[in-house]
Amino acid sequence: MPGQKAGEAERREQILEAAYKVALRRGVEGLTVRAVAAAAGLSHGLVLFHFKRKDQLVGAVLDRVLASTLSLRVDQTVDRIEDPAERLPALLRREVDRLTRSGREARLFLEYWALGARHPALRAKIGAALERYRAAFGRLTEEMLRAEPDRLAGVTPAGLTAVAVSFVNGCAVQALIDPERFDVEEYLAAVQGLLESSPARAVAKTGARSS
Amino acid sequence: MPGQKAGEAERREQILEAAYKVALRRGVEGLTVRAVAAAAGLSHGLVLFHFKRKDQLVGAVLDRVLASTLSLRVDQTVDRIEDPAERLPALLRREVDRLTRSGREARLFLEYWALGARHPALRAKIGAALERYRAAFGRLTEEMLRAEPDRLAGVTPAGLTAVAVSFVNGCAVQALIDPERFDVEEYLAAVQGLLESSPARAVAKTGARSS
DNA sequence: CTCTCTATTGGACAGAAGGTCAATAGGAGC
DNA sequence: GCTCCTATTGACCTTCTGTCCAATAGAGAG
Repeated sequence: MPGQKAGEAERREQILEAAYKVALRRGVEGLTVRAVAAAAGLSHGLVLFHFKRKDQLVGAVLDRVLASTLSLRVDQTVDRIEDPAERLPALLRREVDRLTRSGREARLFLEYWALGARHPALRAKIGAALERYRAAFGRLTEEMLRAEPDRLAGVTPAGLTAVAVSFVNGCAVQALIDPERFDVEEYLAAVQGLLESSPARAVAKTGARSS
Repeated sequence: MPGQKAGEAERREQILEAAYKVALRRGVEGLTVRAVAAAAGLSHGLVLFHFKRKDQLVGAVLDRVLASTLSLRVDQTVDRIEDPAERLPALLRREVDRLTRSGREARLFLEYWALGARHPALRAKIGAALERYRAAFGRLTEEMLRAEPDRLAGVTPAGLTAVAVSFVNGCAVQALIDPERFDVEEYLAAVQGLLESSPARAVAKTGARSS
């Protein structure tokens, strides 16, 4: 009764794709071997033939989740901004937009994060991705602090980076739990205000704009 | 074969207490009717006699979790600080300390938050608690913005409140996933720096201290 | 065409889960 | 002491899970 055969790589990819879809729709809780098999149009036995244990499947799906939610690619439109103190808020806005727009991915990401708190294997993956994410942010925060050493005295690049991650993270998480009461624009305005709070800066900026 | 009887209220309390302990140790996933019954030294049938469905038990435990993690009581030591711009960072520090110290509670809280993204009943509870939490913060942020209307122009109280919640939330969440790489003190310093970033403020503060 | 290898299937199994329910005993009221 | 109510128990059911595995068919090598 076996069906059509396929190469190792393609089958794995097919199963993973199905698993990712299932996880998006039904959550990690609904990510069962049988559900994945059904979504892929395969038998559940085959899923366990390619992924020896369920953990491996869950872990592989996490890789996808991290790639789509916790990977930072600094866009050209952001990178072209010359003022370091404006570049960071711009990037934050981009990230917040991205995450709040893709609610299902963010929701799944949060589920995995919670799961990671209990499962070391998952935690390690998330931790590694988080470090890469911070590193990508770190470039911008360092430049920003170097550009104005006197303002934000005592603030380290690592500290500011962690706060920036909190901005993104915290926004996505709050927007997830009560989408109607949470105003993203208001939130972003507050973030921007904090990052550019020096009166001198604000004046210079509005002056440049009005000219 | 029935055992000792007890009043409705006491039994419920006993079961809830056991359920909370189980959830802290084994997570929401491990919060099963039978595990709770075992922890309470009762039969699983009795647990379902007092909580008709498992959802009700899970919901009741959530109330405890929210009370212990997402409730803000502004301490006297914080409330006595006269400068509004110093009060907020002080409160943030307090909250961050509290959450990072009680890791198990924070972990459980995060699990529930993720669960809330899929279950409307839980989401409603978290949303309500979050609103109360924000309201308690809101008092301080309003005073802070009113004290210095020129600085942080365009920042609304609600926006700043949401950001403050992100500070706390984001810190706890990051500390949860990689406790060794995340430096809480560095993080708090960055937050404080952002909130007091005006050079005039910094000078005034150190001046006042040295005098 | 035949042989061999293995990807594939589907059945079987054990365990754990939530939920139901008849039987029973603890305890209050009389 | 008797009665009645109900809190309590434990057996039972169904469903769903991960995991194992014997049987089978697809496909490439010879």
